[in-house]
Amino acid sequence: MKTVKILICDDHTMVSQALAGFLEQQNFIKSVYICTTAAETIKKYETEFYDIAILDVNMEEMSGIVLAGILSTKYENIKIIMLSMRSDLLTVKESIKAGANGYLLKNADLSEVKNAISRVIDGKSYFSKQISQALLDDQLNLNSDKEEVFITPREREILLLIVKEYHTKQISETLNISENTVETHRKNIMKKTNTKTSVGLVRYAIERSLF
Amino acid sequence: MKTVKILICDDHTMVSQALAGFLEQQNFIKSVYICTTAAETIKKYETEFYDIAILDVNMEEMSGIVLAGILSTKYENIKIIMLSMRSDLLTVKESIKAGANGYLLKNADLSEVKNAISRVIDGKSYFSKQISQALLDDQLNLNSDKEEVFITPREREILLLIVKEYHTKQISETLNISENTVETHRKNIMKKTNTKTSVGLVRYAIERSLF
DNA sequence: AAAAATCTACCTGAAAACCGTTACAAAAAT
DNA sequence: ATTTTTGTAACGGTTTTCAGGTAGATTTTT
Repeated sequence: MKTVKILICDDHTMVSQALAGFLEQQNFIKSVYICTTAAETIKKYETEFYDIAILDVNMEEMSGIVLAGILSTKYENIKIIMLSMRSDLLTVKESIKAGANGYLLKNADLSEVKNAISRVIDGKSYFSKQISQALLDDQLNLNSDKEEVFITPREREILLLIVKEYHTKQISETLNISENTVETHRKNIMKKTNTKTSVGLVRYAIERSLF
Repeated sequence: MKTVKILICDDHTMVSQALAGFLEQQNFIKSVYICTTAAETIKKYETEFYDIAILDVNMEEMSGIVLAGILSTKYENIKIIMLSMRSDLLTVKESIKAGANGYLLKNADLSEVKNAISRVIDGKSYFSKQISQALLDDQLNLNSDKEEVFITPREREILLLIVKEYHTKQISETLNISENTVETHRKNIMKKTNTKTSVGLVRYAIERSLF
């Protein structure tokens, strides 16, 4: 009963090829097609329909979430499973809004892909354990008072100069403000980002690709 | 002629499992063992030797490059292939310094893994096309002033703790050495890496995927 | 066995970062 | 129009880092 047709879109060819190899061994899967870009995926769907699209969230040219939005509005019967390295809730929520039926973490077990496919084919949804737990906590408002941290524009300027190895004095000269002001900003940023040293600030900035 | 034993270390279980599935189909590969952390890998090697270690560069708890350094100094006959999403030269060079015999990009074709394994088993090296080209360009470039910097094992330990926001005192306690010694190491690292602040050290480490 | 590299440790002094707090003007949001 | 946020600035004091040495013990390499 090889009935299901699957398309995988991930710019990490190596990963999608290996994944395809695994899926092709499953007896309920008819075929697996591999794309490396969103554009390629969109084009492919215009000539051929695939029951399930497995989309990587983090792709170079276009986010998998945007792609999911495009596909889900265009093809009613499509089922979409997102694939991601990170488990931040915001991304998950956006994926759901974009029409995703499932969300898998790359650090989950390979068998989850199989399970997810079975589930979404049956019209259900599938989320990696970590994700479903987080979604639940969020709905029950157990989501610890994690107020969103917003760095102000000026603070960001100063943060970027700190990351550039500028000292307080150099920053004050660059921005034509007092050294005291720079220190105040630094302290405020540290409070907001919950860091205690400049090293922490650098990590914060880099992890969020603020520079 | 199933002779080669392979170990894969990647915190993306899904990827390593799929990759393992592919490799197990190859007739020259005897077995494939999967690890999800650097610690697990180090422990496994203490009880069993694997001819080839395929290591992901960007892992949560410890950089694959640091792991490569540990393994290559401990096991003379080991061959190491790095796996990475990014192709920046600094990271590649750092991998080579750490003892890697190959460097594969995740957006390369799956067959490259097979080729890379054959090559490193024969005592040769293998780099994805994009990488080898960049390395070549770099070598032809008149980058005479850029002598390669070699951080010692101890210095690397200290560097990683600095990046973890540890203060001198905490580092000295962690490693059971004097604060003075830690400062000496820090100064030496700064001289070698041509940086003037801890922030610079963090950038140095991050740019080379050392953490 | 000798030479080189690495790891260890100490010293002094200067510079920079960190901590807690207050305060006011300008700009934005309600 | 008024409350809130943002940007500015200051004070005093503590801790940590940075700079430039010297130097002996232990590994590793040659």
